[in-house]
Amino acid sequence: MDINQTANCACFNLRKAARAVTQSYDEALKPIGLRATQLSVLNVIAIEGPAAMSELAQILVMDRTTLTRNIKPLMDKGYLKSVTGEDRRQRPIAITTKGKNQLKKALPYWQQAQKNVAAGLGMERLAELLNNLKETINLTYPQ
Amino acid sequence: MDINQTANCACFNLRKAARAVTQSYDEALKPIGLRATQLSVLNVIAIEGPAAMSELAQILVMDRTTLTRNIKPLMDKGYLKSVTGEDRRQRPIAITTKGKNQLKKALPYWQQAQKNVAAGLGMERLAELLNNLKETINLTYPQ
DNA sequence: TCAATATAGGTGCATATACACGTTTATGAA
DNA sequence: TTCATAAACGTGTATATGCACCTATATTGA
Repeated sequence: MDINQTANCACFNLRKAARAVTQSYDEALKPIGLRATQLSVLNVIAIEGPAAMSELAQILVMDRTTLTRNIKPLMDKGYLKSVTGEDRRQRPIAITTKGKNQLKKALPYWQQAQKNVAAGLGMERLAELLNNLKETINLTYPQ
Repeated sequence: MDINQTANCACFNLRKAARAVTQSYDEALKPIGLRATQLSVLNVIAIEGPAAMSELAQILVMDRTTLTRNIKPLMDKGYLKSVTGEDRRQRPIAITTKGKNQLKKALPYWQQAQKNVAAGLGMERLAELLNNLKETINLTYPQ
């Protein structure tokens, strides 16, 4: 593999694969009215929250201001809420009961999407891909 | 690796890695005023063009309407132009001389970004990642 | 021939992404 | 204490993404 061939651009191929897989997950999640990104955000806040915006953004490897916009539709639907913290500069975000229920409802649809990828790639290859992705993420954003 | 752990979501990890790597490439491409996506689009059209929107979109694994918007800033800068084809429904896109020059100028910056990832992951791992990404893309969008 | 259908493409809308910049609150040094 | 600095967050702007819907042109069958 010639690394200098533009067809082997890491960024281009990552973005292409992200587009393709996101389509697949979005399709699978359609019945419950959540996008793939929204499910990710909801899930992280369910596990880590209530937590400050900046902290959540770091966990999500997402710009702080991107998270602000991504949280909005989830607030509007009542899945997330803003709570008060010690530091009055912070606007910690927490999941609501409605959000938890929605997450529970979404799980089987997510599992189906995940199973589809696993079936296509094979378990071994999927595990390899996930390891390489995590390694890639840690390159730029070492936790 | 437990595939049912939400932390192992293929979509979430792909998007996270895409965000991280795009940041790195965008930073490297800053001196020439191109974003990573713009360079990809410009490059594909340089190689495949002049070609119809739908054909380019398929190659890029990108929605046709997304490509329409992505082409706009490149048209505005004079790197791409609309040409006429046999079929009057088509609006084939071609690269301009200015676009070709910009692409040539961009190459070393792209190479540096690519080298950074290769240095971090190691050549073997990068090749493995690229193979897995291409396999993943072909799952959903078999060419 | 010509009307039905299919294909190519654009636009409105909503979300996703991040940089630059401004505001509010906390911290720390004089 | 008080003022400079730092930290947390939101908003404006531009690009990135794709679905729903529309228009224009080509194709096809009666």
